[in-house]
Amino acid sequence: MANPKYVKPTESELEILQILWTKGLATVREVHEELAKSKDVGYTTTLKLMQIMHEKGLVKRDDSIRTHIYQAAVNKEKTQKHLLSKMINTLFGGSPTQLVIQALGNSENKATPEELEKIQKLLDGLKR
Amino acid sequence: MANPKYVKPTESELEILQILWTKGLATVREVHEELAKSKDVGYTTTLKLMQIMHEKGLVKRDDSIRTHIYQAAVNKEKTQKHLLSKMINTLFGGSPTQLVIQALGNSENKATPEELEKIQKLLDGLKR
DNA sequence: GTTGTTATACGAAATTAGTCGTATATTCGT
DNA sequence: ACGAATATACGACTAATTTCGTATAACAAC
Repeated sequence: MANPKYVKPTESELEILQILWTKGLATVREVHEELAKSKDVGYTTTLKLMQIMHEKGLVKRDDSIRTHIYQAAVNKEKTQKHLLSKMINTLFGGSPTQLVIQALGNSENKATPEELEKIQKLLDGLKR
Repeated sequence: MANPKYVKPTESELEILQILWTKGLATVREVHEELAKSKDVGYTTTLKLMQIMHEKGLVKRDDSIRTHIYQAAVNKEKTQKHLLSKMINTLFGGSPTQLVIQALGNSENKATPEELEKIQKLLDGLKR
């Protein structure tokens, strides 16, 4: 492809990407074990998913050896930004502020004081 | 249902919910006109979608008159919180702060100075 | 080298989302 | 009262996603 257009990962694909972003390199088995902790799913399902992701260009792999070794082919921050942007538009009327307010007011995932400090610094920078 | 479990709206359903949250009450035609501004879609498609949403309990309607009148049956803030929570977990490793940083650093949807002010106040409140 | 284990490949079923055509009912203007 | 416009109902098609069974190849160990 001359123009490598953006591919939107599905829910399941995101779960796998998360694991790969953390591990860096991983075999299908490793990803599957990790996935199986939170989800009841068969090994071949994970395999198939990762094969499809490879076709889509979401992951790279070294298949020169029998047990293929995978890694993410898409950038974590870029992917986050893309999906966030979409959510801001479709769920928060285009206002990132509204989203931020909801996120910080989230009682389940609390932000630590250190993190709040970090955000404040970021805000100071943005105000100029 | 005795236990009204949470239904996750699809992409298209969210677009419709957004319109209903803004308008309060609306007919299928009104929603469709609004939808058609940003999307090329047939009237019956919108209708069908809204009928399905009714089955799922995402919207309520007054069908005592010929031209049914719809309204959202799910709370906007709760829905936002749900999806945000999910995103924080599946995409930001459970850290709302990471999400906030990405959201504020978003170049497409810029926050206005007034909004930044608002967030700072919120942060001050949270620090205690 | 035979047998058990662990890989990948691949086909295909099951599900869900989104699309719209067509049928039919109601209303409105003349 | 009749034709045009507008409403809902509903079936059906397509595409994408997720699932897994089965085949087959490679490897390990005895």
